[in-house]
Amino acid sequence: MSTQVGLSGSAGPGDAFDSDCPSRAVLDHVTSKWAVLVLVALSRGDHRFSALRRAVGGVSEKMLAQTLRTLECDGFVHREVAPTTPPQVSYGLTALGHGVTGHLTGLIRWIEEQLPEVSAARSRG
Amino acid sequence: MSTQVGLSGSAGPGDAFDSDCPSRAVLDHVTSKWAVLVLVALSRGDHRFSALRRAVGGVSEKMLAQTLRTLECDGFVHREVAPTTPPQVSYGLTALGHGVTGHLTGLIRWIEEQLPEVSAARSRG
DNA sequence: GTAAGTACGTACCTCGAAGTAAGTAGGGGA
DNA sequence: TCCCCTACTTACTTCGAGGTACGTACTTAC
Repeated sequence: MSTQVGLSGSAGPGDAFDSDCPSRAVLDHVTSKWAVLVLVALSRGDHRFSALRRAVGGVSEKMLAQTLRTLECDGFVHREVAPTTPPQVSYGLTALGHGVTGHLTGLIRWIEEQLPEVSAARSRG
Repeated sequence: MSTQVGLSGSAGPGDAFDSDCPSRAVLDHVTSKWAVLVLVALSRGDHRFSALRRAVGGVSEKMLAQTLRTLECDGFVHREVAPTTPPQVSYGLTALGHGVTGHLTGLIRWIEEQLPEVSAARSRG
């Protein structure tokens, strides 16, 4: 008997430890190389495409567009187009987006603060 | 004049938005596909190699060993070998490991709970 | 006239992340 | 006797994430 009741399907919360659970895909999207930084950047306020690209150091236009599309599809980011010439597109977080990003900002801040400890551990190990 | 003072080098906390900052590497390690699940699994207590492999659904032996080595190198995981035959190796979190994992468990729990919302958004988008 | 910016889409290519499979060395069970 | 279990390592292979580069349609600036 397992101590865990595995309800597969749409009922109940997901189980990220189950390789078939759709939460795995969401986890992969959210923790992907650029998504973390994009989400945290957007938590500081709405950004235009180019502003976002400047904020997230090292991201290519292709990957930024791709990351934004994925996050928009998952409902974390909303896209707003102003009908000017040229069209000005601005990105921001949805309510769902603010939810995940809360955890991510905490994570990033922790890493930035504990970086000396990690570097020390790495040079030891 | 930029509004941001960029102190590169070892002084002060890192800046994950700078592509040259070493915190990027740590972020990539911690948010990698398997590291998230391994860390959260270990937060529930020490695990042997095979137990860990069973806990984290879908991970191969190679990737588990590789992930554990990276996390051990960064000082998040400690490895303990019991001098029995065959040697029993057990893995657990260090103090540093408990620090990051706090944020990760929050993230995973949030995703598992909000999965219906995300799925709904995805089918809409 | 030319260059640069805005907001992407698309094509091409590379390199490494990750999967598969097998080897290792000792011990215990069928 | 032979296979399985533990805890990995190594070799081979694949596939896709991600980089580079260019196109687009329009505007502003020099």
